[in-house]
Amino acid sequence: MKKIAELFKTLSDVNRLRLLMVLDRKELCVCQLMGIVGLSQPLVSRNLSILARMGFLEERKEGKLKFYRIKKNLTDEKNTIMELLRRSLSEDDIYLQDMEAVQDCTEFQKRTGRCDMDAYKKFMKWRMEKRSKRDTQKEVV
Amino acid sequence: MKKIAELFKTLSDVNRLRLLMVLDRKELCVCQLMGIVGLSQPLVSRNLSILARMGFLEERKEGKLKFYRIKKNLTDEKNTIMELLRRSLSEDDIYLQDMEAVQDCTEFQKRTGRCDMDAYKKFMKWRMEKRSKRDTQKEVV
DNA sequence: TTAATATATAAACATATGTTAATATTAAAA
DNA sequence: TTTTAATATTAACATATGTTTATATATTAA
Repeated sequence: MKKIAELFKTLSDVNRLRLLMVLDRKELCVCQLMGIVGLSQPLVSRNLSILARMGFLEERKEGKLKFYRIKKNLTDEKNTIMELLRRSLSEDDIYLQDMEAVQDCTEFQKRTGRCDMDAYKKFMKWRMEKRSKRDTQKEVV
Repeated sequence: MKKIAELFKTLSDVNRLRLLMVLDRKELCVCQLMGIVGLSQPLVSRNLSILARMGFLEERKEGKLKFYRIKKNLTDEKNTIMELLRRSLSEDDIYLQDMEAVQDCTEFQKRTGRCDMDAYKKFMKWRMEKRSKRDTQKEVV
């Protein structure tokens, strides 16, 4: 009983849910995740390790970078939850924003060929500009 | 996103999970629930209202007693979670103990014809004795 | 080996949460 | 109406949690 309660507790934080769903879309490293969800490095790191410890993620090291992704053989329980999340969030604002950011991140990396902290600071800045541009357009309309 | 996080938070407490699963078996009033899960009255009351506020329970008043049960038309989301819980807990120690207590409670009520605080204090005492008897038997075996 | 960089961990803090003890509310019985 | 009993709510407290800042670890490059 305690185990399931803890499973739910793991999923009771918006930042962790965001990371989980972003990784459900694509394997990513910490600095990419920082750029996508816009959270500090320690916060991303901490929440990733909580998700990993709970058995949702697996980790892979590649040089200095550490990649995370959804574990291949999730338990039935966790698979059910993932399906529930995909269904429930399919029209969620934050979720859709994050999915767009994953897309942008992939393109940004293809274009710049870089994957490091500095590149992702630039990526975040670029995204902010992109978003504010869209918002002012909306205001005009 | 925040909504689902809060849904999970609601389920991240063992006492709430116990109450939810007990009520999944049978509609019960607060004093019966106290006897079954062995928690204080304010604690039972509080957790019931949290579950009700989140949309898991519906309430019904009958004289001084207040009965709670699982809401009839749960959302798909919540139904999925209930099914998950039933599956995941089917062999859980605490869950099985609680289910036995529900059974005992029903019998106790049939036998005594009473449903009030005093009766349930006696019920709890009786259950404690029953359990300690069983435990000493196990030791002998 | 040293310097630089990506990630993890620790310390410190504020906030949130669960729990108990005390009190309020509500409905029935006297 | 007054009293009793069931449930709800509040206040107070301890613990847990999320967040930031600072620091440690580990890997690559110089």
